[in-house]
Amino acid sequence: MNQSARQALRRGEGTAAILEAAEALFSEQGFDAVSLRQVAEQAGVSKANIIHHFGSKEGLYIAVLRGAVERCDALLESLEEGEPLERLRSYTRENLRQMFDQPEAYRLLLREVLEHGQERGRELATRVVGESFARLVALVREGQDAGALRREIDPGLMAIVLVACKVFLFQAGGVLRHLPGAEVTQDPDRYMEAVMTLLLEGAR
Amino acid sequence: MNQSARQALRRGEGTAAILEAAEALFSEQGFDAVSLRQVAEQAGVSKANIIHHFGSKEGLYIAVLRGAVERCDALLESLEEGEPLERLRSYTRENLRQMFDQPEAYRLLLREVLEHGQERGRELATRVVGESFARLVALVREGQDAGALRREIDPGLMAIVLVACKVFLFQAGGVLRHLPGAEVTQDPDRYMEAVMTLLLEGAR
DNA sequence: GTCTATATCCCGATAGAC
DNA sequence: GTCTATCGGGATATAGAC
Repeated sequence: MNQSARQALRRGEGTAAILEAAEALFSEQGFDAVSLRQVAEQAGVSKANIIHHFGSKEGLYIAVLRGAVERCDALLESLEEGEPLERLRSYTRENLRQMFDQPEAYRLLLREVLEHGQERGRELATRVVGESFARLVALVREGQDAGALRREIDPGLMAIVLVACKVFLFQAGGVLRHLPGAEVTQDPDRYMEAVMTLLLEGAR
Repeated sequence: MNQSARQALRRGEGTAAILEAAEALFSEQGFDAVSLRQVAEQAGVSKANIIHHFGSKEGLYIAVLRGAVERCDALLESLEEGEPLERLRSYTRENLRQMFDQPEAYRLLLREVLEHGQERGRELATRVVGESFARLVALVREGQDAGALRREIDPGLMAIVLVACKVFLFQAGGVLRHLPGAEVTQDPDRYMEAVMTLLLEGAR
């Protein structure tokens, strides 16, 4: 049982302790690899208690997923003022920081995309990632309207490349940092800054 | 039991049928979620037979992983002649096609990076992905030497962004195709072409 | 809301015949 | 090289007391 689970238990919030333990375990190992016994142990409750609160293992997973989505959405609310290009920069930078601040929640969402992206692609697109993606595309469009970005570029593609670079560092950073020539990846801020510069200025 | 597993069995190649079934299952569901019973069923052999050939479930997984790495490496050998920029373009395009041609093998490798990228990062970097990454960086350097790419850009970063965009489409394509504004992602060739153009010309 | 005890099932691995 | 039968353990889920 970890510290904050212990605190939650002391306050009588059994479900909170369970949710926290489950999020950590599911995000690290995936749904199938985690047993209720593990969750119960880490949360400091019994297996039966989990079933009592969430009905089944899948019910617990859905509750955990819902929580992670809400938390990630809430984090993305705040958007600084300023020039479009600078807002795009800060939004992307902040977003990457949030991923590293809340790795469990983001890993869980990414796992969901990887695992069920084919069958539940439409559902995930509309309910989970659609809003924040639309916001990013709108930011790029604002940059075009303000004359800071070329009209010819596809705002959707620009947004995708930005997200791809963020996600890739988050997922593969542990491997990238050991590749000769990939030293930029060792500092997320510097990495994202370099990506933005490359995208804006171009390689040619 | 699928068709090619049936064919392999008919030829007396039990191990081949097992490896093929195991690669499909491991790449779809991950190591822990797959049972020997599933593998045995899909390969048309008994559980005991698998243990007899590979010693344990982990032994089977390692054999599958080794096969996937070898196959992916072999596919990347051939490199067309021509101008550096065109070679970079065709290399990236071909690589993406290969991912979609052999999704099981690539999904398996990506899973390995995501799951064990933290602990085994150095090992994966040197033994699995190091060589092909170095080749990509070298291609970018050649472009710089030929004067087709600016000296200021970091070849490693350029390579990472290219890989990130490839991997992201491969992983999240099922979700991306349903996002308004992300229509480019519906054709891998067109997508990769658009990414290259954006990277070369820049957005500003 | 939390527990213990238990039912039922499936897991990986072994033993040994053919 | 392949099989059947089985062991020991851990999985999810249920029943019912406190």
